Amino acid sequence: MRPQPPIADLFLRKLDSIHALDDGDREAVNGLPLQITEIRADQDILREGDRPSRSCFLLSGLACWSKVTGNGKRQILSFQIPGDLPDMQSIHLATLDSTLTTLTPCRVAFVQHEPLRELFLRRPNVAGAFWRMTLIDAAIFREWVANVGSRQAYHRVSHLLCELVVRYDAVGLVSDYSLELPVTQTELADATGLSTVHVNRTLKTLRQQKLIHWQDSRFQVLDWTELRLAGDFDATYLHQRKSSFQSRAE
Amino acid sequence: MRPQPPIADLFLRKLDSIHALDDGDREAVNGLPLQITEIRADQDILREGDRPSRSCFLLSGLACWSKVTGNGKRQILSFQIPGDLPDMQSIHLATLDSTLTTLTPCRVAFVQHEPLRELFLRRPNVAGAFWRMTLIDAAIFREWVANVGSRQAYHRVSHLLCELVVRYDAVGLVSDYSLELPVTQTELADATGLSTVHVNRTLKTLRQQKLIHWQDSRFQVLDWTELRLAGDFDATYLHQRKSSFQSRAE
DNA sequence: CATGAGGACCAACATATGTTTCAGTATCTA
DNA sequence: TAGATACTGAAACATATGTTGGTCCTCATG
Repeated sequence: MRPQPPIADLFLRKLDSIHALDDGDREAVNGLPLQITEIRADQDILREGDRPSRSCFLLSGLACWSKVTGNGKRQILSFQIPGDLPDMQSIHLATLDSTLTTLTPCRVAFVQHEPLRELFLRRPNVAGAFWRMTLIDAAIFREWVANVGSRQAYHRVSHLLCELVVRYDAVGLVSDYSLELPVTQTELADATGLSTVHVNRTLKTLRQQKLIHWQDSRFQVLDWTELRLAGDFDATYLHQRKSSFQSRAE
Repeated sequence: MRPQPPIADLFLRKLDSIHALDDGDREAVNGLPLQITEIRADQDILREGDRPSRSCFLLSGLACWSKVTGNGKRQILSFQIPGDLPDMQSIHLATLDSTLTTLTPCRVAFVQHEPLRELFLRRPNVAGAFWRMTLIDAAIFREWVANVGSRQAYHRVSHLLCELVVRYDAVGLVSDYSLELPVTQTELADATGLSTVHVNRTLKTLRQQKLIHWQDSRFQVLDWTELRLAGDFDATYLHQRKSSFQSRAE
């Protein structure tokens, strides 16, 4: 038995990295009643059109938000990695406008909206922290609009890879520029708005140029400086309070 | 002298359309000290990298958020129309990750962060309303990722036009499917990630198919049903409480 | 009145990316 | 062990969209 259960631990570490909390805040967050569930890979956690009465928190595994457009193409809107709080939005927006799907087996903690709302009333500072998280999500969406809308395939794919590395690093899941990245080329294609074939071509180039090494879901950056350049990547938009990777400000 | 100055009027109407407010909330919002400014067309209101100490509110005119990527292309991330609160994000994210520019002359109201923060502490319900607005912004960004990432030019442009019509309608600026839309084809191109030439081709088609009429910044939808179909458009993601245009839910 | 700038429009051509198709491997399961 | 399935890899070809370089307006502004 630990003094602090590991769930709340990751939760708090993440929140704290986003927004300074005092002890009272921490304790209040710790008191939230969580319901922990294991979910298999390729399952929808939440579907477009749902009206959830709880939010969720990703403890482990990889998930993504997506939409399917009229032509049947699936667009991945963002990846959710451990420590993320995928659907805070549902506390203020009744109807979900996209679908949250697991890409690998996931451990998910659910929190009912009610205790959450109550917490926000009691602890405006905690509410601020959660608000800030949703604003960072929005910043990431903005960057994705720019990425998908105005970068060519090579730069676009590189950019996405940079983002994933920096975000995984922020939760301590990168060591020696290497991480577990269980993303298929099809998923990369859906996220970048490219075809799988073209993603494959692009990765081939990145491999040949010795910028990355990627085998069996083990992903390694061989040349961060060059990959960052290739991705036209500046981490400012992730609004991290501290990062081992360079960014212009904050 | 009116009992309620027109600024706060638009402000409140917008907030109210987003989230129910009581009289106390309304009065508190009304008490916010605003600084009103006229800004010429094609001026940056806020620049990427800025660390503003106030938020702003668009009273009239058209503005847009944009980023410039490494290849020099400008990507428009969203259009801001009268009634919008473009940069609520700056209250929680110190450094701006994109640039807000006027596309036409604009009337802008600035509010210092301090009184705003104070208001949020006193009136959690108002904070909730503002939070909800930023979540709707995020929902729009998500839809743009999908639009730019997975729709072909014809559908993409149509979708954007649908969004603009519905949003302008929500603030009462559409009558008889017709509105003032001072957007150039270059700006449309920057927003959709297409070239101006291709936007021009696409508009030509839409005109020939008698879906739209567009002349001298007067834009009219001739066939809403068909335009909506062409744009693969479902207004759910705008999360409006009521709308004269169809959407699946809410 | 002349001039220049910006915007809409268009044709011809160039190319980044999509589509189709197939092969090789690993993994899982019956 | 066989068979199905998923993923990577790649060649050949197709096409949506970009680029270049114009014309013709309109509207400021000297």
